[in-house]
Amino acid sequence: MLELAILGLLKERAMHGYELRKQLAHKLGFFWTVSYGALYPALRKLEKRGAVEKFFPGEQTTRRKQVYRITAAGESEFLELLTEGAHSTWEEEKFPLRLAFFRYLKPETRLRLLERRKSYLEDKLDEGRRSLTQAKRGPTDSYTLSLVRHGMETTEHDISWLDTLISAERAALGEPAPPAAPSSPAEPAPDDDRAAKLQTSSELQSK
Amino acid sequence: MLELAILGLLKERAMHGYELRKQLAHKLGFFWTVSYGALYPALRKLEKRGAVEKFFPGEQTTRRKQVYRITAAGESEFLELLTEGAHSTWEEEKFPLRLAFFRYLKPETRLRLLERRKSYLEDKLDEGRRSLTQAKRGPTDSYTLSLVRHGMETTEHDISWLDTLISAERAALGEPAPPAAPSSPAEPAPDDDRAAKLQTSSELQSK
DNA sequence: TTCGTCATGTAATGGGTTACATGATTAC
DNA sequence: GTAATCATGTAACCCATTACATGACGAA
Repeated sequence: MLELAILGLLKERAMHGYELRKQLAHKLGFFWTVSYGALYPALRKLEKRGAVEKFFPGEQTTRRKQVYRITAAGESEFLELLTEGAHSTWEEEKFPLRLAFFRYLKPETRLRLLERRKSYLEDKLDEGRRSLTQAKRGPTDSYTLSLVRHGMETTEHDISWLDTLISAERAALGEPAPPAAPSSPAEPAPDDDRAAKLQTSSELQSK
Repeated sequence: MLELAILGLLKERAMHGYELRKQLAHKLGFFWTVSYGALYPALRKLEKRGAVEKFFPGEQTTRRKQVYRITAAGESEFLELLTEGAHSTWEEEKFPLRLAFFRYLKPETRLRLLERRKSYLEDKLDEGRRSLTQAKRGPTDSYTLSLVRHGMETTEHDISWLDTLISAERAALGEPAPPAAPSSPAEPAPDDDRAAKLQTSSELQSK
């Protein structure tokens, strides 16, 4: 998580730790911020591993401004962190961070990740449905119920957002592939923006 | 977080670890699940602290079914975990878990927590606005932009959900206090059965 | 010269997960 | 008698936070 963020930011330009944190704070601060207590150790761990290196090895008598830049090894590690990764808790938690670096990926890879994410969210929705139907037996707590319902609404909103991202990627690939209209694949209609499925409960499901 | 969940579940009835996890999984599994590697150590930590105790100290030659129940000290610790707690990351992260135990709180306390949460989310929205206005300078990454926008929509949705919860609590307190309609505040409606806490005893709160 | 912010770092702690090990019970 | 699931536990690790310490630098 942290390492992905560091590598991604250093990919744009070399920076020192303090600056990294500020960049992170006002680019992705809405989702996430790191403390220095995690940042500096992570930087040196990456350095020892050869993923980043000091930019100015010149002598700072005091320890000011350790500027780091990403190495070739770091670049490939970055791509791994961005695309691989078992599912587990963190891997799905860090999806927003991944998306923030999507511009570094090929459209096909983006599509794959978006659909993996969507299927994860659909599983989560199923979990919610089970929770609700099973709540009908037994004494029902209204707060828990409201909680689950709201969580499911949020998840549905997430899914429809993913759908717009997915169809945007499909369009960029030249394949509109709308689910209900197997018309001629050529000719993307000129006035057809917002073309794809927008809101909740899309019918089709791969898997 | 885990301790709050354990105490809250044991408040309903005595259980052993395995059962605790299953309860958690299908009541709040939509949000959260624990691994046994965290659960069992937490249980014994709570036992050493005196917050829970074995229900059947009878001799199990093997180690089967360590049934625990909550103690008086555990009850008061539960209320602390539920209501106190600095803001920080976890404290705001565990809001759903708190809400799941709202029925154990007085309406005034619920209101206080809901409004604390709302103000936190509003701060987060501000953070998002800053992020957006400041993204207008500099090269704008469309993915990051979409990310922040969607995050803000979600947060707004959360806030309006909180608003319904808040006004439900206000109604239960006899104070409708709508911001635009200062109608007569008296008269708690006699057929108002929902929005009242359901079952599960003990509403009192010390401290 | 003092205060704010830049800048780097460490130690202790928190709050979990993964993987593994062990064995008892139940269902077939 | 064997497989699934019940049931408890440990060891190693992961990824971060909080609190603290240190000191340089610029501006008022």
